[in-house]
Amino acid sequence: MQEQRPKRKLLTVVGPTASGKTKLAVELAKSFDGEVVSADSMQIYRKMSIATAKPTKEEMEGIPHHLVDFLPMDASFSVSDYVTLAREKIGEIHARGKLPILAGGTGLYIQAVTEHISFSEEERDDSLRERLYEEAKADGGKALYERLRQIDPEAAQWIHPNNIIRVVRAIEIYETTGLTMTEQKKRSRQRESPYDVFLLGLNFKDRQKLYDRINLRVDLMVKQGLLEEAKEILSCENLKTAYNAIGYKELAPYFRGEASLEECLQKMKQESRRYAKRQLTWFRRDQRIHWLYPDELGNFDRVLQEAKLQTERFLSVGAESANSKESEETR
RNA sequence: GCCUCUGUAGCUCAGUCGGUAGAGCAGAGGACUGAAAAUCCUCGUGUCGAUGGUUCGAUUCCGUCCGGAGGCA
Repeated sequence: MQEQRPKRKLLTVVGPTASGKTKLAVELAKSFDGEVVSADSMQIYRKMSIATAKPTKEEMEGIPHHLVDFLPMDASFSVSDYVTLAREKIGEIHARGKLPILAGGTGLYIQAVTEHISFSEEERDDSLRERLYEEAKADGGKALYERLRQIDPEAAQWIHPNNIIRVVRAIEIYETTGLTMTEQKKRSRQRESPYDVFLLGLNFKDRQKLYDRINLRVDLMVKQGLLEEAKEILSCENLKTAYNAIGYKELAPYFRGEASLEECLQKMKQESRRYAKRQLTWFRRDQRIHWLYPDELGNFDRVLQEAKLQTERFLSVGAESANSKESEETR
């Protein structure tokens, strides 16, 4: 029989790009003696700072930020790597007696940590992937999809045949672990979360307000030296995950002399808007999120005030008695 | 002033030999468990510039007016 421990509190701040997560997380950390654990798939990379809107030293206001700015650009990285590191950091913060604040816009990362999803030991198999993609080239992935239907009909039901990345991954899971993706997903949720999670979400009632902020921020990035940064990043040869970041590939045509700067910046803004929209569809389905709307509340101070109120409430419940079954920080 | 072209979805435009219309882009909604800032799916009614006429019926033909572009003076 395991010793019963109360679940540890984990505050989480989510929202689309440019909604103000960074600022809110820092303010909450200041008020509640917290440290920030970033949940952003691009801010993890060194040197990619301006385009990813990585918080600056000044913006951090002395609050420790984890999982930001620590990976070389040519490193590959994945959710499973992220979860391992994030749990480690959260555990350390708890050990210090502080409040971990998970903040970021990468929905998958947030989900994996807050819902405590465990990933199997098996790493991905790049050569297998390559082979499968090669196969897919012949007929647009039809044969692969057919194969997936044979081995995991349930997964085939929700994975669209055109979504080759997913089809390949599902087959890869089966080939490397002998388990279907469906079975794997089931197993990934067997461990109960050690965290007592509270999620705050930032969004705007008026979508245009968010888009205006995004557009404005891109212009600001240019003033901060986006072009120089992009030139450097683009000159790096084997970018992997990092190449997906918005802000570099969009500027490539400009550096090649194939498009005007204005055109490229328009493109970058548009990609950022679409990204924000995708983030929103991801987060909107998460019923746990308590949404705050800056444009409804009027100004950031009101948002902060409301966020603090809700956080206080969250921190006080169960503080005296919590009876959760089991609790493990990491692993 | 005259002549020519033009006015159709937020934008760029196609089209209807007269039976009230469709693409691209923008935008919206959705999916999501090892690349996730990625990847993928779905969604197009708009006084067809205004107004008269011809017609069973006009966005389509004709007249007039208004807006835009160009040409000639």
